[in-house]
Amino acid sequence: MYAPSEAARRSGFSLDTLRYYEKIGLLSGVGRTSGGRRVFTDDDLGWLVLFRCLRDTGMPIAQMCRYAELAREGEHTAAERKALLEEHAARVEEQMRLLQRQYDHLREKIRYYETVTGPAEATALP
Amino acid sequence: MYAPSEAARRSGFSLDTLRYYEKIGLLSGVGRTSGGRRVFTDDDLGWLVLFRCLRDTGMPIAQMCRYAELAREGEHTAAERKALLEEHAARVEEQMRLLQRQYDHLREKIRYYETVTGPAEATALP
DNA sequence: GCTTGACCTGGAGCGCGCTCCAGGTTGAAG
DNA sequence: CTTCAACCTGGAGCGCGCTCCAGGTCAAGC
Repeated sequence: MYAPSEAARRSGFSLDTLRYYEKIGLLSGVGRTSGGRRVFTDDDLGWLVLFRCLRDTGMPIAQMCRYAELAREGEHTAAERKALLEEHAARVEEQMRLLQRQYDHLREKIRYYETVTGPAEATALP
Repeated sequence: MYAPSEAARRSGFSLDTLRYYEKIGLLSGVGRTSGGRRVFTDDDLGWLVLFRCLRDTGMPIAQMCRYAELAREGEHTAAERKALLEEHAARVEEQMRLLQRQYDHLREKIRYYETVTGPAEATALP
């Protein structure tokens, strides 16, 4: 059982983001105290950790909603959920390859500056 | 010398984006035909390739503008430009580490689905 | 009992990076 | 000479993912 601020701290999402996720139905069934305050369970935290993972890897919120919805529908959607994650993982792999490639370009550019940063340089560059 | 559509094709930016980059001063000194149409040189293309690299690695446009401005100021800013790229490269490294870590989580999640996707499954998951 | 800070809701607003549109011009091909 | 696709400009609009705000409620500590 975690207070909102604690849930925020542990998940790395802001309070506003937690409320937002609930509002759009991404996070559902979050409990309340008698006074109306949110109470996050370990289960909720598990979801938040997953969302953190998916967001950090660039999944759009709409797709996370789809996943969450499937999970709510029950176990018979497990295969579809798995497929969704696998497709995403493939996109992430592509993303990692691109990032690596462009990182290498960047490093080469920097290396180029190193050859040029003696006295008597000469270039207008990109 | 490239027509706008050719420059777009080669750089991977849309025509609108090329115009936008010029409008905000990121790309400057793009030539025109007598009739007012853009003409991109190999130099311009070089810039676009660099911008592609920086965008793909997540640099904000404001920072690319800063870089371009420095380059326009002349060779005496080379050290500062290099520093800018190095700081960016460091951020990219961090980004790659995070991406890798979350990708591993994702893979583990998928592997978990594999253990569960026999008959007689049992989980409400995240 | 009172204070104070964490929390609530509904809804507006924002920053980014484009993207689209209207209305007009250009220029190569037929 | 006509056509038509590619291009021009200025400016509005958009999709995303939050973030902020007003105005109020709750509850732990003194």
